[in-house]
Amino acid sequence: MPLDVSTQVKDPERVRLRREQIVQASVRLFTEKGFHKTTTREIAKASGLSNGALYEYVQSKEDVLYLVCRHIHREVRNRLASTLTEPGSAAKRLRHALCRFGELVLSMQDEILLIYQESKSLPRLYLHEVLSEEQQVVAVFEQLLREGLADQSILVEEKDIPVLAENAVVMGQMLAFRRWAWKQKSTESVLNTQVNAFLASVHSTTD
Amino acid sequence: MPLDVSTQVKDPERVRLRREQIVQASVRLFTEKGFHKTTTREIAKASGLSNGALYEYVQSKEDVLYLVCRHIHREVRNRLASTLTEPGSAAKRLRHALCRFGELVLSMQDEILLIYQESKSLPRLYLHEVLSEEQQVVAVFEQLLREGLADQSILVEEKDIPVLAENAVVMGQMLAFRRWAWKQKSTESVLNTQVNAFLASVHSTTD
DNA sequence: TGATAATGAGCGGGCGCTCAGTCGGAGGTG
DNA sequence: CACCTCCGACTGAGCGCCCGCTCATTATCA
Repeated sequence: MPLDVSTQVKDPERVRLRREQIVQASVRLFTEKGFHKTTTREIAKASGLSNGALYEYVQSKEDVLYLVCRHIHREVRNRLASTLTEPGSAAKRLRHALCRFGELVLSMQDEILLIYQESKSLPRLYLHEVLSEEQQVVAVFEQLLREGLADQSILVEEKDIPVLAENAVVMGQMLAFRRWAWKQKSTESVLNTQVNAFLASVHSTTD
Repeated sequence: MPLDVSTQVKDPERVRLRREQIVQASVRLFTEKGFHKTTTREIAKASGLSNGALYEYVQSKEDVLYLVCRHIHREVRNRLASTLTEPGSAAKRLRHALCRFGELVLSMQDEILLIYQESKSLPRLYLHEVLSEEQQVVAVFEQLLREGLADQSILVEEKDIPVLAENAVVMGQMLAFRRWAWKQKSTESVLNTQVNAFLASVHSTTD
């Protein structure tokens, strides 16, 4: 249940359109310079709006950050959900989901990094919402792990599952926020290492 | 080779002392409100100095952030180094180092989080230095993994070691930067899960 | 008494945000 | 059709504030 961001403009379609411009421009600016060093004037200009018009669609600079985070999470969730329709054993599906999640992270490196670095600047309410959206991603892997436990294709203790699911997500996200550390390696080979490491950590039995 | 931060004050002992005050106060402030929302006036006041005096020991606000990061890394490195004197097989020493690193992270949660969230605000030169200090921590685990490979107490491919060492560090740091995700669990039990998960991921043979 | 350290009011500038005013077009009227 | 009215969207100069940093001045010592 995403939070509402209030606006002065009546036409909802126009709001959608303008906010799309705002988000698109802001992702670029925040990625390049960070949230704090980007001015609202820059946001307005890059969105093709005047200073005043920007504030017709948003009540504060933090609103913009929230719109950006929500947009990114929405895309992650949509793309992740589309990978869960595969058949096969839980371990197979887990591997598949890990690979896809990794590719997803790689193709959205800047955006993932952005959320990691800037979400702490969100007001409390917005922050909670963003974190709970993140937990929905974690929940996907929790679910897969539980199914693996059920069909015995992975071997872990039930009580460890929340932590292990978190590991799956973070190990994927590392492809974005630690990319500087292995610049000489190909990204696919790192992804492969990560997937295998995670599967080994849950004693998956299909390698 | 830590970078010099320039000062107007001649007496080195006095510089050391005052900067200790500055770092101590800043760690608290940055932890509570973040780097950007902390003003230099607050830093000066909390350090027991005047606005002007602060700038006798530092040339910019970013200098303060660098001093803070350097201080934290120094403590991490010192405490980690003191855990490496144990005897035994590589796998045993690896497990030991992971546990100690985890405890270290738990006891410095705020500081670790601080580096994660704020180091991106450092000027390029400082940032590189901080990142390379981080790599020294990673190098400790690389070393242990290589020794494990040599005495066959772990089973991985040489080419994966850099990535796996990075995993070890990040899985430890998760205790700090994902603490909100498992608030109901005891920290020791999470630590245990993490250590076991990592050892399994490198097929360690001493469990 | 001279060098060094500390003071704190204040400068310059930039920032988030506002608001009096303009524009344009949908709709009403004769 | 010409004309007028009205209202929602948009403009951009500018307000008020605060922040990083400085420097003329004062205090403190050897």
